[in-house]
Amino acid sequence: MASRASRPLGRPRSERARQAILRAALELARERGAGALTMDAVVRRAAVSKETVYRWWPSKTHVLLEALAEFGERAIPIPDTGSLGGDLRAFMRATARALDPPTQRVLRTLAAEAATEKSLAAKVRDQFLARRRAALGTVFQQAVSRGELSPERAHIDLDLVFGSLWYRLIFDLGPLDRNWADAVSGAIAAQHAPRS
Amino acid sequence: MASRASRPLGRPRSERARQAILRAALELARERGAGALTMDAVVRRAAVSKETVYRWWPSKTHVLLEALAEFGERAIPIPDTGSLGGDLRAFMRATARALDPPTQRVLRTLAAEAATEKSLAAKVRDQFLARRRAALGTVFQQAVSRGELSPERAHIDLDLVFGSLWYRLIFDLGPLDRNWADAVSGAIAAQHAPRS
Amino acid sequence: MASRASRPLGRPRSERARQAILRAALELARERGAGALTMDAVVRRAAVSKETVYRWWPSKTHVLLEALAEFGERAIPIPDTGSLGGDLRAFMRATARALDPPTQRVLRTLAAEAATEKSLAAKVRDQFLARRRAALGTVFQQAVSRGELSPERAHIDLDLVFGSLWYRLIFDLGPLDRNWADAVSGAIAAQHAPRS
Amino acid sequence: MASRASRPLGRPRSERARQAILRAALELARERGAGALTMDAVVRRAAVSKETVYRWWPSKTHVLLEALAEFGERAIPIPDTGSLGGDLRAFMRATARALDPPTQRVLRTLAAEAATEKSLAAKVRDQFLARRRAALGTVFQQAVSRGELSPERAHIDLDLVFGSLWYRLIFDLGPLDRNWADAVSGAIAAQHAPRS
DNA sequence: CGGTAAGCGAGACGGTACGTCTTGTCTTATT
DNA sequence: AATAAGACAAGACGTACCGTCTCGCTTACCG
Repeated sequence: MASRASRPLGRPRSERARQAILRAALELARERGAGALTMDAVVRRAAVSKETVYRWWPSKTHVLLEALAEFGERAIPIPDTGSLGGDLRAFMRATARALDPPTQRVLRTLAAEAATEKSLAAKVRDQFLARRRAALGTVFQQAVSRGELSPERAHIDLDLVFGSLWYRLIFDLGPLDRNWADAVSGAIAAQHAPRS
Repeated sequence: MASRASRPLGRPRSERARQAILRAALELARERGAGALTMDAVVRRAAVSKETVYRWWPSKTHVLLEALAEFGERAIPIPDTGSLGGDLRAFMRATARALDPPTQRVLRTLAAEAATEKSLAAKVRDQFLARRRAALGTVFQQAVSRGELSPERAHIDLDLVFGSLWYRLIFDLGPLDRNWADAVSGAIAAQHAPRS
Repeated sequence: MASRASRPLGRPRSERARQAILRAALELARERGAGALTMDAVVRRAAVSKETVYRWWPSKTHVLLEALAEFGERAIPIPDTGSLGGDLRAFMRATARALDPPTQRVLRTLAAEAATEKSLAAKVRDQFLARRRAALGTVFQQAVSRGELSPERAHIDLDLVFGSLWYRLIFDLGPLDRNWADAVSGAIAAQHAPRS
Repeated sequence: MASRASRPLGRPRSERARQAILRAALELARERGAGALTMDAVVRRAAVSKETVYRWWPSKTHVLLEALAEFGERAIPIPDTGSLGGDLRAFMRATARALDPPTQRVLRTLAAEAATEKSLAAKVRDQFLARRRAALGTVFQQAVSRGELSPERAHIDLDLVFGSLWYRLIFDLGPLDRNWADAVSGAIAAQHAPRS
């Protein structure tokens, strides 16, 4: 009989190389932004061969996405203050706090990739945006349960909230700070304010 | 008497070359998107020397922006239906109609450039986004005049509306069609619906 | 035990590319002369990437010199007729025979490079001229052994002989044919003719 | 009747521009050598328009040759010491004295041009080399008159003498100093030494 | 004195080569 | 089988010169 759990033949994949690559990609994106995230730079910093990168990831976008899943996931806690307005403001303030300049550079890098090619857009959407949307979706779901919000509105509101974030980020339209967080949550919550 | 209009010395700039370059850049962006808009490709298609392009524009982004100002200006008419909801829906539907696939490719190209470098973001913001924001701003201004909308809300609503557009566009989150137009305008207008 | 011969790491240099580059450079110089020997032309004809050329040779002069060492080495046989006059005439006639138009174009190309930059002059001197000087030097050495020639004269005579060759070649002063070969060898040998 | 000397119509050629161009070309060749003598550089330094240069000279070689005729002509005096050996040594020493580094750079520039294109070689030959050859030719002629030298030898000796000069110069084979001058004149004179 | 004609500066233009950079593939020996 | 090392083809980058061109202005003469 064969080996117990069908362990693959040959040299096993190097965990050290994998981590070095992910770390290098994330660092480069954080430190210097979209223009500096090149495969050559990743390979250089990770002290790894190009072949190894291309064997496991088809493009730098894939590397960066996995790096974010590995290291970057500072999950935003889902608040429960009892009202949509309160939950939303708490969520947005937490989001704004997370958006320090290195993080902004990473997000801009992702956006540049996504804008360049639809297939990369799909990857970013499914492997990165989805998580953020799910978190905010939960907040909206709580509001639906409380009867504050109709289900059909929740979906478009996701676009409005995250859209304003990316729009300001990509085109450098203004700070993504506490004021911005409050303004956006105020505007969204106003749609659903109880009529007197 | 002074000289008439101080015509600059030397051979005058070739209008033919200028147009060929702008047209080539816009065509390439429309046909094949961000990845195919290279200086070499522009030069090839415009049958122009590289020197001539770099003499007048520092980067392809600048070329594309001028091309849009030259050819792409399909101004969206500013509607006046008497209510914010009506105006907004009309504006968004017209916007959706304008967003055919070639136009979407151009916008994604702009977004890719803007996301890569802040200085390009500034250019895109000031020379392209500004006009669109001004148009929608006028719609909101009319609503302010009618007492339907507070001035401070108008500004954040601009971000929400355009943000949702670019967000869906860049990350390929769904069609930018009439349904989308109605959903967004409905959501925004709901914030300002008269309380009973 | 140590490694066998310390074979360098990585993909080995492509012999095919190397030969194609050298061949292309030599052909271009032979066919069309100094003006046509450009890196772009070499790259085009060799169907090779620019990177590959610049990885191994810092300039076209270096390429051409290696090409000559690889393919162009039609060594001129060192004659031994028993007298300086006879040896010299034989050597010069063989040299004249070798100087067909393509070869002349190659030599003019080398001269153009050498005249442009001292560092290139040094390369040409050490990697190309040296061999020719050594050959004629041997002829003179034989004469010294026979007592026909003083050692100190041999050195300056090298300059006189090759100088007249390059001088005529570069400035297109006349054919480098059998007559020329006989005239030069006659003049040089006359210096050393036994006094009656 | 027509005008007296058939003065051409239109604005007369600017002597100031002509001199500025010639001076700029010569200076650049003297200061920085072959690589730096570009039409653009000449035009820049002469504060003159390209058109003006190309109107009067078809190439930089032509400019440089005329510049040498205008400014550079330090004629080497033709000595008459009573013997070929003496005359030749005097001539060569004067030549060596004239070959300071800037002058060497100019000559290398001429050689680079001549080696690149036969038509330029012809120009250099007829408009520059000819004068030098004529001067040395006169020295040899004197020797022929004195019966020291056969006429048919004079021609090939010209090549040997000047050839050694250019050969050493182009390929940077050694100094062109008094020692060299004496060695060459000694070797040439030895051919014609009276047999005992 | 006004007209005619060439020279001139300024500088834009199409073209081509330069040398560098990045991408994604490949070919080795080693582990 | 995975790795490191690194060569390779492809092709874009931005710069530099080349030689040509198109202007408006200047400087002569000529009638």
